[in-house]
Amino acid sequence: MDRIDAAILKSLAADARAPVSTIATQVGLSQSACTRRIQALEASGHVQGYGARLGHRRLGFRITALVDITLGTQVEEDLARFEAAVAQIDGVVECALVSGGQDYRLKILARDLDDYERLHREHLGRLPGVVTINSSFVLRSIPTRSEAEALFGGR
Amino acid sequence: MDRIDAAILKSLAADARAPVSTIATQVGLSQSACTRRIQALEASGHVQGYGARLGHRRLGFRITALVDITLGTQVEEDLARFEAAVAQIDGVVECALVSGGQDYRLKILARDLDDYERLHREHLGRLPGVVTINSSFVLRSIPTRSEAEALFGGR
DNA sequence: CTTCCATGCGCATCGGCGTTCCCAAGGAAA
DNA sequence: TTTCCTTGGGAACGCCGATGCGCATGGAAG
Repeated sequence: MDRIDAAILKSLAADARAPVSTIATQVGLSQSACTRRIQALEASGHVQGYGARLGHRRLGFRITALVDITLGTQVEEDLARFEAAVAQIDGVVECALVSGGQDYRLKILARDLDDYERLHREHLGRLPGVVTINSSFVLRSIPTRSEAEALFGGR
Repeated sequence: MDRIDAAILKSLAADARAPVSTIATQVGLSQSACTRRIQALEASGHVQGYGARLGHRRLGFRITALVDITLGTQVEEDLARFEAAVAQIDGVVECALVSGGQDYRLKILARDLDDYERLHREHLGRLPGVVTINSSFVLRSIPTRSEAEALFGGR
C-alpha cells in the first residue's frame, strides 16, 4: 500500500469499468504493472468487488428513509433474530447495530410514501423485539467526498 | 426498462467488471444486444457510473460513525453554508438533510477513535450554525439485500 | 566494497473481449 | 398489405488484458 496503490484505488472507485491502460496512465505505470497491482489489491481484500451506481430516482425510487429502531432486550439471541428478519426485507439496503442506546439504524429505499407505508406496516412493524421505530426521510442529499477521497485524503 | 434490463442492472451491481459476454449469458442475450442495452442504461441515467467496493477495515479505517447534527436556524442560506463546509471535510462520505427536526445525518469514516476525535474537534465542532452533534458508532454491520435486489425485488 | 537475491517495472505476445457494422424478425400504424 | 421502427443475432475488426521474460534497483550478507 503505497501512493500508487492509493491512486489506483481512487481511480477504480471513480470508474471501475475504465480500461486498465487508462488507469495505468493516470497513475504513471505500465499496463502490466498496473494489472498486477490491481490483482494484488483484489487478493488482499483492499478491493472487495465492483458495483454499479444506480440512479434510484430514475428507477422510480424517490424515497430514502433513515430508520432508527430500538429493541426491548439486548440479549444476543434477540439481536440475531432481529437481524435475520431484517435481512429478508426488500428495500433495506443498510443495517447497522450502533452504540448509544443499543439500537439499529437502517437505510431503506421505497418508490413513494405509499410504498414506504406498506413496507413499514408489513415488515418493519412485524420485526421481532422492536420497541420503537423512528423514520426520517431524506429531503436532500449533499454531495460529499467520495469514499476513496475520504480514505486517502481529499480532493 | 423491462425484465432483462433489471437483470442487467442486477448483474452490473453485483460485479461491474464482469465481461459483457458473461452478463449476456446470464440474462439470455447476445453480446451485441447486451452491450447496446448497457449503453442505453448508461445514457438514460439508470446507471450513473461504476465504483469499487473498498475494504475499509483492511485499509485501516475501523470506525464508521453515524452523526446527527441539528442547526440553530432553518434559513436556506445557513443550510447552504453548512453544506458547503461539510463537503470539504475528509472522512464524511454521506450527508443528508432529513425530515423530523430539520437536522442532518452524516456517515463518517475514521481510522480509530483518536482519529475521529480529531475530526470531531477540528471539523465537526467548527461547522457553522451547529447546535447539537450526536455521534453513534457502528458496532456491527448487518448484511442486507443489495441495492439492486432492493430495487428490483429480492431473492 | 562487492556480490547476491528479491522485488517490481516495462516490453512484447497472444488469446479473448468489446464494439460496430449489417441483416432479419416481429409488431404497430397507415 | 405495406411500410416503418424497434430490437436481437452474427461476424469482423480492433483493442484490451493477462502472462512470461529480461532488466534495473535496493537491501542484506559476506
